[in-house]
Amino acid sequence: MNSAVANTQNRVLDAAERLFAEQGFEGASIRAIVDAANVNLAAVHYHFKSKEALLEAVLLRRISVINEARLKSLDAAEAAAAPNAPSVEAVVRAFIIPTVECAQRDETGATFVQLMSRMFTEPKFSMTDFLGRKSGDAMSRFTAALTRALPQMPAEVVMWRAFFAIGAMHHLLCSPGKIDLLSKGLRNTTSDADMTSYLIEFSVAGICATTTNTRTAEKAKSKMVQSRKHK
Amino acid sequence: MNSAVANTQNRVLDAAERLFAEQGFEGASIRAIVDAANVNLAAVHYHFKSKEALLEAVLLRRISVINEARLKSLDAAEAAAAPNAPSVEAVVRAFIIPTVECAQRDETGATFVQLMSRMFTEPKFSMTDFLGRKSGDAMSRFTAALTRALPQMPAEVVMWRAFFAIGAMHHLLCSPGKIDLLSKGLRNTTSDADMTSYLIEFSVAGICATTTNTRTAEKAKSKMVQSRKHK
DNA sequence: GTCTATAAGGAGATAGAC
DNA sequence: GTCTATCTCCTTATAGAC
Repeated sequence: MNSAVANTQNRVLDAAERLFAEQGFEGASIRAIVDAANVNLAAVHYHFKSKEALLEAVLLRRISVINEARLKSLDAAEAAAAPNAPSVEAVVRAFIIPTVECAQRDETGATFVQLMSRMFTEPKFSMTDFLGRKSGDAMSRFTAALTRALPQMPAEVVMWRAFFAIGAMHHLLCSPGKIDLLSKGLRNTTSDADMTSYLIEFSVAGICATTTNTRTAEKAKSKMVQSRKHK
Repeated sequence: MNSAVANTQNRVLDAAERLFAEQGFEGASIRAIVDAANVNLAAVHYHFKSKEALLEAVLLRRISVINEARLKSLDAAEAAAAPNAPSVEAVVRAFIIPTVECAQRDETGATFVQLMSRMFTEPKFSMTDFLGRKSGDAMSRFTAALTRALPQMPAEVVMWRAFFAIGAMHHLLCSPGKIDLLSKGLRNTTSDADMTSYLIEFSVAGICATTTNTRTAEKAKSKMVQSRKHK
């Protein structure tokens, strides 16, 4: 087999992953990437066609691994809870832990997750579209599981809360040292395991919050009335 | 007075605000900004010295307004609750609402908040450093208020939860349409007022979560023991 | 598959006329 | 304060030799 090809491609992917994460899509030039990868400038266009296609290749290489781990964990939670629905915490853990573990496993993993978080806000690239194309099915599994775990909660509220939890996760994983805004050095004194616990605690409590808001409560009430009618 | 000067400066600031938000710092060129502002290329360097200084000027123009509103609201909450500490919800509302209101007031406000959220993950610019320099005092007021509202909670846990809440807020405000990842069109069917309620509900519940985690509970316990010793 | 060479254009910054 | 002109450097992308 032509291992030289795979080597060149992987060296480019590794370098692009790091530089896109560190400097952003616009900030990292193809020239910087080929320098870091020790390959020729033209190799990128030969193997990946364009800079944006290279970015998608970088993302695709690892995102499928994370989604597989998420779904495997969700499958296990659903099997363990059967015939009932798994708890919100079980669903949240199944979603969050594979990402956080990837970020905490080694520097490469941290870099990749940082890149993912960054790309959510990156100009000229729609991470939403990308994930919809590549992870749409996994996302549907999780929103369905959350909705089942919270039968009295309006689906709209469930979606927004899941959305907020994802925001909290990406805020944590996107930029090391950002917590220093609140308290200098806090990140350095909190272990990875504690950070993960804090994130899960926060997310589960936020998702399960009792609806004190009038609008939310009204929607929950009308949903209960509807579900009673259907019985 | 030389209103022509102010006009040029403000036209540049307006155009830069929009283009930085839409295309990012790297993605928006000075040339595109001067075209949109209908001013000369050299005007930017004359008035703002460099591209990065222009970005800081754009951020500074509005961030002080938001922080003033935040602190005014926090002052009012503290006065109303005196001599007790204001509730977590009051503190969270004082922090979140001025930002969300800015984002929902008009398109300019939305653009600016989008820019702020974006800059948290922007390469080659440390929003953390910037806010530390420009909003450090306001941040300290809020972390102190939260710590007072949650006397049994370890300060470390309070900080992390506040951090997560900020992440949820920025995830919401940074990129219109991102929610569509979870449910197509959800953003379009949820009113701004409902989104704000959902965000505050989620954040307050997350911050106030009972500590089920072993480590967190241990830290809370040792803090309670310490506070008893001090009495 | 990999390389050199080059096309074709855009970037930030500045000097100096007006 | 505003303009033109320009310096210097970098960008993505591709054609064609090897």
